[in-house]
Amino acid sequence: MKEKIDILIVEDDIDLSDLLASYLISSDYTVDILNNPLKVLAQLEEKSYKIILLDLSLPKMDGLVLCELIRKKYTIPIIIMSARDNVSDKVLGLEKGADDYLPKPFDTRELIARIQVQLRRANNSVNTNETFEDHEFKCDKTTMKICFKDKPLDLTVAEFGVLKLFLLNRGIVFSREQILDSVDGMNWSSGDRSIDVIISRLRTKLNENPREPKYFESVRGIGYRMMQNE
Amino acid sequence: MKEKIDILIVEDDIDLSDLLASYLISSDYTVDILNNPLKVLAQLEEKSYKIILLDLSLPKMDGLVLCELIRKKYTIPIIIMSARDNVSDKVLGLEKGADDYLPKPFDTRELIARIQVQLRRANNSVNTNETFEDHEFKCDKTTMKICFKDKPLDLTVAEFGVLKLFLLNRGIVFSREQILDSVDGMNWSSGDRSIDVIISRLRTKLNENPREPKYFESVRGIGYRMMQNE
DNA sequence: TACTTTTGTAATAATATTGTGATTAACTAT
DNA sequence: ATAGTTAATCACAATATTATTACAAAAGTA
Repeated sequence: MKEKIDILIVEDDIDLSDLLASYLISSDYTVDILNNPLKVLAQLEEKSYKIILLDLSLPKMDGLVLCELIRKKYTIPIIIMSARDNVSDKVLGLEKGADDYLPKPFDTRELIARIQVQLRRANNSVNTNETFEDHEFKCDKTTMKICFKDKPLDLTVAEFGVLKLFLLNRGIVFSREQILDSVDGMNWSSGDRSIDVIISRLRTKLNENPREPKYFESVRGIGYRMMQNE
Repeated sequence: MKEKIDILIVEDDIDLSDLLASYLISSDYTVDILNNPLKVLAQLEEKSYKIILLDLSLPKMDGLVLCELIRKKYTIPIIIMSARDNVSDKVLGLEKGADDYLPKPFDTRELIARIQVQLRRANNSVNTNETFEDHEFKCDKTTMKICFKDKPLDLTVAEFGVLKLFLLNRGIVFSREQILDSVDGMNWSSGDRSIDVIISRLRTKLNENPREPKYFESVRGIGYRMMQNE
């Protein structure tokens, strides 16, 4: 079973986005459509897309600004689709982090081809982005390693996933169910107690005494939170 | 002193290529120009460029064929510049391995911007350099040989490709799919397990015991990583 | 074509990780 | 203080993944 490829369309013109979406779906992609720039940023936190198709004329925020904001946080390929077809717009768009700039109107076959170029490239690219660092922890997704006090931790996938989740969301309480759902390498149907075990194993590796936790705080009846020590 | 970026222009029209070259040189690139497709392939063996600007109308060989040949052997970014401006040509070009397709005539500012996009991406990309050397390994692409502890290893193409990929990208975790995609000499459609077999064979040739790996570390559920021993 | 080499597949043996259940410790509320 | 509830830990079982082997298929050569 081949996994479908998720595309996010950011487009104000509903007719156009619907048309586009149905075309992409028939080419075996899965598609979400948004027209609100602020929602785009929220949505990118929620779900990970393989590529973004970005129209420049949006309500509330200029498409270029959005493009720049996305690029600051993510390496996801962005293709700008815009009616603005002069050189300086193109140059600007590409400089703001877009990977391609396709003037409207375009032939959908060309769009598909350009999408495929981006996917081909992305497949061979090292995602330097999802890396995280603070005083004690250094987490790099490409190497799948987390360093703790400058020493690499020897973690299993499940442990890596849980620690990463907490590092990237310090202070937030996660229920055991949420953890199970959002961590790769954990069986979604496992019992709640398995989380406790993972946490316990992580605590051992971090030399943490659960009675005076520095990192993982258990939230009785709910789950765990990673403490924010500065 | 910042190193200049080498660009190869493949273009039949001397006036145009000269104009382009002078513009690029003034933007601080270094440029070589060729118009003979066969010489291009030879030249790529000689010198490593950061990007190729490829015109499609060439003597002796169709530009698309050349594009395909280059792509089979190299991952270098290719931008097609062509007077053929219909959708099917574009699609074909992109499918044959080009990374961008810029219809003539174009504004040089746009070309520069698109070149920069390609360079930006190439920077985040899997390292595919030709030669590599450290204490234990010495890799030379032209002879397709890798020496290990000063003795040449006897490797097959697939083994060579995998070992080279890992040597040039130490510490980075590659999924089996990524390996399959980015190694020449491996069938893209092979099953995941074929990677395991290659790794196993490499380990034998490096006298590695998988239980205490010095080189290839398996990352459970994902793929492999080559360890960074100093 | 026939021969050689390489690559991929499938089976199974070896191994590591993860989950479970029991037990003990800690906490909460009455 | 005590009963009841929840968390922590341990050891082991269940599960999933990797390693290896032998063989078949494919590719390359003479």
